[in-house]
Amino acid sequence: MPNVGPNPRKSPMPDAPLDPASKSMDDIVALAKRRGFVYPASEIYGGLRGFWDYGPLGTALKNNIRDWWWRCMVECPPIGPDGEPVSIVGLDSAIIQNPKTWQHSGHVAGFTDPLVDCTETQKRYRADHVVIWVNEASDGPHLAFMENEEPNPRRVRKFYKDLPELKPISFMEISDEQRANAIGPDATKPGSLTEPRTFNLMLDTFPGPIRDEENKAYLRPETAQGIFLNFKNVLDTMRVKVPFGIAQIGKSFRNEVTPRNFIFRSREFEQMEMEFFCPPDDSMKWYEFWRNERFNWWLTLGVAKENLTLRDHPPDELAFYSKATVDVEYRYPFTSPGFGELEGVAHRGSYDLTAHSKGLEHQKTGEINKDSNTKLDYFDQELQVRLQAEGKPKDEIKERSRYVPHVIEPASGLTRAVLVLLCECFTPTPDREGSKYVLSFKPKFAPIKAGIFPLVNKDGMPEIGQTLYRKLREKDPVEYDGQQSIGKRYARMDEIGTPFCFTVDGDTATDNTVT
RNA sequence: GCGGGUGUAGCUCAGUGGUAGAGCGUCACGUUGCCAACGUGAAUGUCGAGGGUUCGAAUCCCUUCACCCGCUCCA
Repeated sequence: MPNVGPNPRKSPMPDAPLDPASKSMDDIVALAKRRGFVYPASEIYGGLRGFWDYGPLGTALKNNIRDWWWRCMVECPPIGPDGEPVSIVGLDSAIIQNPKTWQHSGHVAGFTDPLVDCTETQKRYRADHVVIWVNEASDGPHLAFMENEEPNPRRVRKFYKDLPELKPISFMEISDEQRANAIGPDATKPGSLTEPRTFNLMLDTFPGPIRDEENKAYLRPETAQGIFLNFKNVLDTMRVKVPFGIAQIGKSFRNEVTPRNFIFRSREFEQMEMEFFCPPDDSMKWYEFWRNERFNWWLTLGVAKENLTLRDHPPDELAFYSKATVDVEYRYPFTSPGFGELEGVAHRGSYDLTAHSKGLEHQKTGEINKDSNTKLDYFDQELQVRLQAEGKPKDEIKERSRYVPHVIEPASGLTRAVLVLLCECFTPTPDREGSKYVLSFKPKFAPIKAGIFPLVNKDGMPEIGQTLYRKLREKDPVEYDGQQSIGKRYARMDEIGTPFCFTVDGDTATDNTVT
């Protein structure tokens, strides 16, 4: 193999990381498309909102990030806070599961809201929170108020001379005629309220030949539930002991109201999620551990520290079952100087395993789960032995040794990670000769690891270059390019984030060096 | 879903009722001595889509789709 000689190339990279606000999202989207990273899905038919296709280089970038996450989580997880290697196993569950999964997880109830729009004020209300006070003595108008709100006499007098007898009816139950004469809570004219529309954040589908409600199933809105459903299977087959984790990477689907900001919020996206099961007493220790661990993981992608932040959820923002949640956030060009979500690390308590457990009370609805045949809990033999050694009473040992593990969930978006690297590595170089934009991936994540060029296509340079290329391609994705000028080839590689270029020059044949 | 804006070649755009254009990029051949060189040539368009007005529509009208900004929602 030739030696690498002195590099006359000027580094395109600035000394300090650029403020993301100085990068144009339009430029990034254009580069992503022009160079084969991300295309609009079904573009030749006009595209489809919220869906994107990953091109050859985008797929490579995505796979490289995915593989690194899998390596750091499943194949070679970190050393835990107790000094022991953390144990995490992998899983790949189905996208479509028994729909009861989503009833008990809370997604069917929590993700379905009937909404009503007011065409006069452009406001939107939860339809089941709007009450129409119907004047039964006449055809209207009927005034709408929010529930928990008494009809305000001053507002009523604007429409009636006297204060008439009014009867409250939920907006969900009024007739079309009454709705046509209803005045929205903040409106002045009747007829501005639309029909209530139910909006479910889950996309549905119908496995089997019959399309009816009974056969309705959902595309998973998160990969996490597939992990909870297989908790017992993994426990019974993999010789794992609490604490341990189950990790999964895969597609999820959400019928977002407004897909926005390139691939930041799309309706089909890819998640990298890990559910870490631990004894309830140790849960905060593990939460703190993963909180720091996950933040540091993003630094290993080459993201500048100043563009990342940890945002702890204030109590009023926490899900009711969560003891603590923190978001890893990135300073996207479209959020800068603020930050936008990248990964959530949530302490989910025993919520999910309890929700799917036979005969256990659902922490939200209080209903007993009669659909599940399995109790998702854990018998901690080590704890039993320890309590015995401490001489605890038998009843206490029995009670404490069997428990529903608590869960720490680091959940990040793989497709968001792609976006973060595209944004972070995108560097405008307007004053530079050559490429006007540069992508600066760490070699590990670069789709193409090296370019091999003959300086010119004569004097045996192409032949030496081809030999080198054939050697390198056995191990890594590399490209040979002898077209056009050398500057153009460098520029093309700068734009797709190729970290290394080897140029065979006039000296290679004699002194075995390349540039 | 609502309000505002934008859709013409891979990209950036010109084209206001009369033959579909430019620059860059891509490809081929020639040339080449280290940062998007040069020469010659070539390919590339449902003018976002559908309908209407008109002798004639990229251009005017209606509808629709996608994208961008704001609201709402969210990994």
